[in-house]
Amino acid sequence: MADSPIDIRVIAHFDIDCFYAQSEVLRCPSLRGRPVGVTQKFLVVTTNYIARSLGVPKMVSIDEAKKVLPALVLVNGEDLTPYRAESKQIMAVLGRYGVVQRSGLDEGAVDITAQVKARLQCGFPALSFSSHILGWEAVSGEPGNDSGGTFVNVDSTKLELEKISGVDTALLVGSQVVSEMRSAIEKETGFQCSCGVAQNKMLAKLASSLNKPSKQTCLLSGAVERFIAPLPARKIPGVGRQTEAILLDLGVQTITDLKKVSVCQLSERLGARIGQFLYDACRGRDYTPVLDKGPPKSITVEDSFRNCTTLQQAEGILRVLAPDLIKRLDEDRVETGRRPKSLTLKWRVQGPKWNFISVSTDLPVELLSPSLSKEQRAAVAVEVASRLLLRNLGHSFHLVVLNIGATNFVETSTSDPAVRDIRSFLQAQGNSPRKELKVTSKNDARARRESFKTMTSALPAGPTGAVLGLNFSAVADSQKTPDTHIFGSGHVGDEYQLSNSSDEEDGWRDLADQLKSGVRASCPTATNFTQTQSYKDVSDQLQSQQSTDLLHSKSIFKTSHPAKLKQFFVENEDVMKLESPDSQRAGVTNTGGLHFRTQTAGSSRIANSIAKREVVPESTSQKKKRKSRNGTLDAFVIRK
DNA sequence: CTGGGGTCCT
DNA sequence: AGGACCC
Repeated sequence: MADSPIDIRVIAHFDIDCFYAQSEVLRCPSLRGRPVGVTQKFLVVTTNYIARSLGVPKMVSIDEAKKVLPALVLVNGEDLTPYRAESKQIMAVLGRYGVVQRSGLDEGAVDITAQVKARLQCGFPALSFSSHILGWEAVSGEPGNDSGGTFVNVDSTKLELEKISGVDTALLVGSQVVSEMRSAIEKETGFQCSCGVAQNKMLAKLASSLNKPSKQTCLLSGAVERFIAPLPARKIPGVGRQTEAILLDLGVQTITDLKKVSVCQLSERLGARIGQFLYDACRGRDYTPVLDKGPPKSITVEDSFRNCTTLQQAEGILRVLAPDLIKRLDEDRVETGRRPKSLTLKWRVQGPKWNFISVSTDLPVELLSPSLSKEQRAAVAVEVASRLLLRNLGHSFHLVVLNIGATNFVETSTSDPAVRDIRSFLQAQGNSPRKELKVTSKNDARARRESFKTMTSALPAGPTGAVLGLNFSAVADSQKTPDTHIFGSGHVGDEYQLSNSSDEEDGWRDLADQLKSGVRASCPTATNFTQTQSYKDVSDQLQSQQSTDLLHSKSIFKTSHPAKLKQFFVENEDVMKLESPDSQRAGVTNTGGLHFRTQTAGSSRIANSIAKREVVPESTSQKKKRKSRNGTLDAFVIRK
């Protein structure tokens, strides 16, 4: 059954050797050949293999390490930024060979089944790689070595092909693939790694730790049982201290012991899920697929310290952490387009209790607003976190760890990689939206809205920043339908069109249709939509939601859906940030999304600017009519 | 003299 | 919100 070709999987588990230490040596070549340790606070969190050979393991105190090896070179590794960047490079290489499931910065499983199958399509491929292989004797006729596997330089001539099962064939070819992957990683990133090749994630991981550093280990099917049998149950990934203690209580030390316990007994003590998991694991079974978990589900920054007993001290720490968090959230936004909805604060107090206390709250939108500086946004974070601390701890506390982060990421219009790709495409193409932009069914309101978002997302900031103010009231006058929405898009010197409709989404569709049908909009602006409604209502609503940008503008936006409008801004802030020096000179203000005029049309500078752009002020009579209705906005019409 | 992160489950 | 687990 498991040998049916359709069930065969080849999983490779990669583990970068002493990742932080290797990273430091790579970036500072003078460290090469010397014993190196990477420190965080008082701890040497990892050492390179030279240091290990001289008696310094990882996770020892600095004092201890120095005592054992005074020559140990210590590098501070508290800032993970370079490690994150290097990890990303490495994962990208792995990703070329199959789906990658990361775990931490330095590890990952890759499903290389497809690679293997492709190579087996034209018969048994030529092999040439070095590996430790468990179960070697069964495929070669040569004697085997049970402890760490037999080290062999494999070439096809050593194999007794007719003896080899389908699974083992696949694993051997997989080892060839892995050998090439390791070369690619080293060539492209400089990093050496160890790797395990087996039929599933768990076995691959166990195999990968068997031979280090810079070695690969293949676990053939015939060796699985005798390989895992003597291992302590604790070695099973997922069995930690607590589970181990419970198992010991059941008289279980090794995997062999574990095999003798029934699922029922295990489930009784550990719950059905863990019970079943252990039952499978000790038999070498792991059916879980290699899954790309995507971008992180939480982004946090933390620091530990000894002496934090006042709110002022805590704020001092937060002022260090907050800018880091903001920076990482900004990077995440660029990469993924999503935005976090929750802010979390975690801390640990001094004392025997080891655990964290955590609280979360709605993440203030200001934290992500592109119109606020990083410093302003960091200040908001400090403020919120500080209040959270005060509320939960009062004035008397003794913190030793403080962690602030963001979670509950939600997708936005820019989360779709296709959208971001189109945007890059357009930028590369010199701002020319063309047929590549797709418009979906006209009858599906949601699809149209998405389509609009796609369109506007794709619009790059252009050199002239042409702005077509959307003058709802002027055109509405001519239409004699005060509630009409008007949408437009265009560019200086380009053709432009206006459309109106009684529905916002229709308007979006119209814009999308225009772009699709080839209306040349080499630098279209974001458009806007409005509807007549009480200014005060909107103002109040926006104010209550602390939309400082919009209020600051002192201009009027009217919509029957203020919440919707707000939501649109919030979701599209980055898209709407289409702003250029010219647009400012033209008297156009960018308010977190809407381009509109704030000056009276009577200003000659503005008037000239408008005239040059073939955008002319509305007529005095139109203006009067409109002013009698709402009094403030200077509108202008766009004349073809 | 026990980092600075993460995941998932309950 | 906390706990167990992972690196």
